[in-house]
Amino acid sequence: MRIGCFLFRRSETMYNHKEIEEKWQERWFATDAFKAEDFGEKPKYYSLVEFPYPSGTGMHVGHIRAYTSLEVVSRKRRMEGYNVLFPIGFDAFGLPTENYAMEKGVHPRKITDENISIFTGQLKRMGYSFDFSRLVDTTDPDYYKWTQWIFLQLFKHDLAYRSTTNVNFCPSCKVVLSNEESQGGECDRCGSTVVQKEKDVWFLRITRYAERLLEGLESLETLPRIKREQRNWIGKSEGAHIYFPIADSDEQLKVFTTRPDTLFGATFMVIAPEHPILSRESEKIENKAAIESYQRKAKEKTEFERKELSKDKSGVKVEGLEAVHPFTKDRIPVFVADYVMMDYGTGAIMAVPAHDDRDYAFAHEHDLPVVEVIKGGDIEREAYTDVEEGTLVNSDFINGLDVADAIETMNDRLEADGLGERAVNYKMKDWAFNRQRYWGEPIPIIHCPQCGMVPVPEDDLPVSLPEVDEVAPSEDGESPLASVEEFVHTTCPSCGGPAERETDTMPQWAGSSWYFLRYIDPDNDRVLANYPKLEYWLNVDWYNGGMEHVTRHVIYARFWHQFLYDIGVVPTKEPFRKRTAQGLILGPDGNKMSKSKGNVVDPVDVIETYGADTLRVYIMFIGDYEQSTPWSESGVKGARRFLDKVWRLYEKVGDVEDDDALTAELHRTIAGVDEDIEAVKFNTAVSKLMTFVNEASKREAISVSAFETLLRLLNPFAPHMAEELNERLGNDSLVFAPFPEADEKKLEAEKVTVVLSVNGKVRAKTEVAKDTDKETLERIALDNDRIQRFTEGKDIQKVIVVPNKLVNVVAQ
RNA sequence: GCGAAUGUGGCGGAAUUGGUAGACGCGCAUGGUUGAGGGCCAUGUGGCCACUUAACGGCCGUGGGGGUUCAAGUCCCCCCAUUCGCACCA
Repeated sequence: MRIGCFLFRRSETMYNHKEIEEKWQERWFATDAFKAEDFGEKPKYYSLVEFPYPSGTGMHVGHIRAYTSLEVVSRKRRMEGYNVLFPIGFDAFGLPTENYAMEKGVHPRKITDENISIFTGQLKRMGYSFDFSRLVDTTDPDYYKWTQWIFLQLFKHDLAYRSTTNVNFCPSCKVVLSNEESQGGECDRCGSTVVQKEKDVWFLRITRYAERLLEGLESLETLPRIKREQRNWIGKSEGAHIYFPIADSDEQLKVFTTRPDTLFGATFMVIAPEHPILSRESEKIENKAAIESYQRKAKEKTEFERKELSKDKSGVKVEGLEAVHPFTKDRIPVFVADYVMMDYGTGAIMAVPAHDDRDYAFAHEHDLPVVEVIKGGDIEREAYTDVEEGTLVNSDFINGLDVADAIETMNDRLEADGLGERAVNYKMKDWAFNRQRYWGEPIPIIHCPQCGMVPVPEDDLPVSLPEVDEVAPSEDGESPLASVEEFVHTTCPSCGGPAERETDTMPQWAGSSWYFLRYIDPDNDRVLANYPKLEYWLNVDWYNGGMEHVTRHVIYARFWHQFLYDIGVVPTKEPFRKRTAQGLILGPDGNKMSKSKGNVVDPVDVIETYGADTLRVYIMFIGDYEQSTPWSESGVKGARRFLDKVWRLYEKVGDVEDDDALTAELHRTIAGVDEDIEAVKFNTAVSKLMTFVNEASKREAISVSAFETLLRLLNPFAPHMAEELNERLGNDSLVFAPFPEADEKKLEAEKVTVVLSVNGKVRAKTEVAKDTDKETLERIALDNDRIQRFTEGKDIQKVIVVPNKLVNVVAQ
């Protein structure tokens, strides 16, 4: 766009964002202004944002929202006198890069390096105050050496194991997926239908930490919702294991139940189609063909079908197999049904149709008896599942008890008689820890025909990715590393004989599970991070990232951290003190941004046209930080107009005294901006700055000190402009300038507006001196013309006075 | 199905402990910037009615319905809608 010559004349006083932003970025980085000082004397503050995946398309506006928030906090903390660690890095292993590399025939290393360099440039153009000297890249051998080292420790502590199971396999991406990555039977990434495949895969025994992951949540400061999601994901439930002997056999069925109190209401058993007892007791089974056909059908059912048909309670009775009730010794039929899952609990349940909805539905479909053992509902109509009220009936030694007591009594009895025991079950499963792809950390294990699985000696780490030309995985889902002879063939570190390397690589979650520790000591080649440094910087004081990472990533990171604490590598039990999550930025059309919808906003364009400061102010102002909200181009202009206004306000700065009203406004602004930033209400913090600037702009002139204060408040949001104007006032850089503090005494003006109302309706407003007493206020109200008009002919019954706020006259 | 959150102008969104609803921004309108457009600046802007010589004024209004209270966006009960999370979890 051409700038008219009228504007050109004034150009030296115009706000030129490009010039100013380049100037200050250069100066900040030339002076290492944001370098965090190990063992600094100031109190430390560690603010962390989730490091990005360096994709080819670079930064998107979601990154801007996620990073600007803690950028604001970090800049504010420096001004408050903290030694701030605000680092950044790249989570660079992963499929997109690898797929792109295959497509273009370029090595992923090269692509990763290019993307990182583009991304870093973009981050710098935002003026973010990251300490770039601590940059971390998960694909750097000096980094993944320590990822592998942690894996070895897990292996040595029996927390990493190999097991053959059915896995979710995506035939298109040619990788094994976790349950979370294949929800609805579709691949998380490409949407292809996932198939089941039997494979030997690695697991991390995260379930062993389930209880501590739950406990550790207590100390985490975060939204209730985030805690709830983590708790839900761990899915703890308390109950009991109960053993049901199989009639005429040594076998028994072990079930998990949260309702041992209903044991006397168990009228049949249900086992999952995959339950091993079916093959163990196959001789007894009289209807093998029917069972096998049901098993086949269950296996063929996609996730989708299982969901859609979840109301149908299909199943087949196992003829010839009967369970024995542990107390009544009654014989109970056994059914196979796919509403019981092999991977939850024991894969077998005692069905209590009177008090469980699913069992109720199944019993009705298959004409099975329903025995009421808790009085209080109407089991003719539906299962009675309430646990608060109701008393046990038909239940021998627990008759007459309420549910809670009955559970306790039953559990005691089960344990005393050796028929079962109290048990805790978790929904969370062990962490499937593998990828059959090239671009990931090789798992540092050697398979020796003599010694079995042998860990690579720590001195030999890292196990580097071999240089290869071809990184495509094989059709059957074998890692591409398997075809690299010189990588696979090695010698056993234990016996010296020929052996083979593990060829699976780690999942992308690996490198991100500990990166925040590496920032603390990024170049250490002796340990993953120096212990005293960890002691100095941990915990992370504030960790911000995506809502979608609240369960997986955050739990994985907490798990590794807890483990590292156990083996004495880190000094704290939990890694994070506070966790926040930003809402999504939608496209201008209100839809999720996507290339296919053509509604993607490129932050770099915004920087070009309006400047980084404008983008920063806008993204903070756009709406409630935790809520998703659409992008608006005209909203960006509004942010720019605000900065232009600040720029023009500089012309009004002079040797004057501000009026009381403006001074009061300034101090309200200080207090408000401070509070709002801490409360994650960045949008109202910006609006308060706008209000002050509007107010100040109405004046002929404003004082130097008021303007300086404004610039300091603005600095975390729009540091380039703040620095520039501050310098023009003849001051030093704002990076460590003290953040303003509100003066309580000046907070409120001498006069306040008091609302006068009749029967709750505002009828007049009046200005009075602050803290005018009740009696005076009441008199003022009753003397008021307009109040008299509305009370005329009425009987004044009551006058309510709230000092400094309102007077309400109640008249009938 | 279960659980949670949210619902406020044309739009994004504000409103300590119940105490001026709609801050701030966008958009829009009018005027200015002495050609136009853009940009910028100023003023106005919840709806309806009245007034219109100008100021003033009235009623309604925070998803819907009830309730508590001098006073309700805010507290209580019922309902509706949207979004998110979990989803045969025994």
